[in-house]
Amino acid sequence: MFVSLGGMDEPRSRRERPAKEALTRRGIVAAAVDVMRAEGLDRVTMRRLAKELDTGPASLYVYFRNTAQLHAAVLDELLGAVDLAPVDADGDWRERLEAVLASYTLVLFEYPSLAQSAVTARPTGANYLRLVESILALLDEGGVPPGQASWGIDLLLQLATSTAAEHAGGDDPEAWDALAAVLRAVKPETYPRIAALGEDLLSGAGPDRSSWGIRALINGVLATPRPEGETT
Amino acid sequence: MFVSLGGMDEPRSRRERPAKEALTRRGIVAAAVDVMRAEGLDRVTMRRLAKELDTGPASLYVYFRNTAQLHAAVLDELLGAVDLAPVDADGDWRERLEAVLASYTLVLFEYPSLAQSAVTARPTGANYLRLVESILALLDEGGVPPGQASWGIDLLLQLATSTAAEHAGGDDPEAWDALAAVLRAVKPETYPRIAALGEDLLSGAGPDRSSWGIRALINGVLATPRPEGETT
DNA sequence: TGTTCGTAACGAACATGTTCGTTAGCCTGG
DNA sequence: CCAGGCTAACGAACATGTTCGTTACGAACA
Repeated sequence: MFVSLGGMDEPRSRRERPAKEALTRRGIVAAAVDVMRAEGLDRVTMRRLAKELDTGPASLYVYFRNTAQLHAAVLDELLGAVDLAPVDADGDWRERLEAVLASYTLVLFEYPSLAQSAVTARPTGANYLRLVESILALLDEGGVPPGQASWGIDLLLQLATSTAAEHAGGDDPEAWDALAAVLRAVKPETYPRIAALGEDLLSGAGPDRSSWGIRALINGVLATPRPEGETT
Repeated sequence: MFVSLGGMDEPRSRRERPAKEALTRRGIVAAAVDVMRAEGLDRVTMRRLAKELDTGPASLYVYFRNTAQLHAAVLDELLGAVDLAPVDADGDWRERLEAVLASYTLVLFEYPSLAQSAVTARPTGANYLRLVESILALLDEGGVPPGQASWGIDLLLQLATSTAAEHAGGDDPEAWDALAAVLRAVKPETYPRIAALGEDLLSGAGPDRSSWGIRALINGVLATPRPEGETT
């Protein structure tokens, strides 16, 4: 179930002899998820986890290179909650794809700080792979050419991830308010188009805006051929 | 030139009498850009800046709420380097839009850590607004309906930002290598589509992949009507 | 002029991520 | 069996972001 990180084998604990339970990546992630559920993601610190696992924070770096990598593993665990049922269901492939991506987005919206981290450090575990495989299946069913699907899958997940990550400052609503206030206060002589669009630029809170984005991107991926003679 | 942060006026320094120069947001950003250019973004710490400005790190919090806000201001300063000449040039509006977005992406690629920060804390200064205004002008010229442009502008900038942010772990190439290794090692029985696409999933380093993404999104924004009876 | 209020400046303290060096246990090879 | 090498475990130390409390200055008011 828990795949090894690419190229890196699971470190082998030596705490089997002492009275402490052996450390594992899986155990660390489980502790992180428990703490996160009980106290919130902000409380998932190396020190807090070390305390939970009866060790020192430095020990955790044997198993995870940094907090970003730990966050990626935690997120992969959480992706188990994404509803992939639409993949095998009947119906329009687009709607099912949208449903899967909406479910993914919903999971991420619960943990925007994880999403921000995931922009850089992607999950690499089974749940993530299962999600990728599922989306590829739907794109295939929809007749999306393989080359476009190869790059499109990245865009779709990236869009959802960054959409959720935008709310990472949700702890800090002033950041969003600042942009909103600036957009509202522009001088029409200097920024006529911003002024003309006005509130519409800020509209669409809730699922409407993000599902439109997903739809637009699906349409774009379907309609945009890959360049010929592209370099790799 | 330097607009006030929405709703927040520029704090007024009182260091005019003492032998130290008065602090300003603008001065702090300038110092940050100087340090970043000389020593790299990682060296732009509150302590480093305070030293440069002959003050204490805590003083900087009078002017910026946190490092994210400082990063946003720094990024806005850097956006002065985005080439907006295509906006007023002749030619196909799509190509010119792609050129502007490519230039924006290029700037961000130089500072991926700033891009990651920008996913959450957007710039709110004049350069950012100028960029938004420019892109809106091109979308308008291309006949993109206002409603679609309102939401599309966000997606376009978001895509470029997160694409650049993905390289924030560039300091840590192992993160990317890890995903690549995992994708290469999947069992075809478990993940047949990932296995089938293989290296193509990882291909497209350099501008090909990101410019295709931009093109796909432009096509999608153009082709996807906004929902009717949408909620706000 | 004196007083009051608001706040820029910033040190002290704290929380958190991370590195580096040391120790001890396990495995392998001779 | 013994010696050597590798590395899990983890404390000490350090870097960095941030908060909170104190001080001093300027503006406004009486």
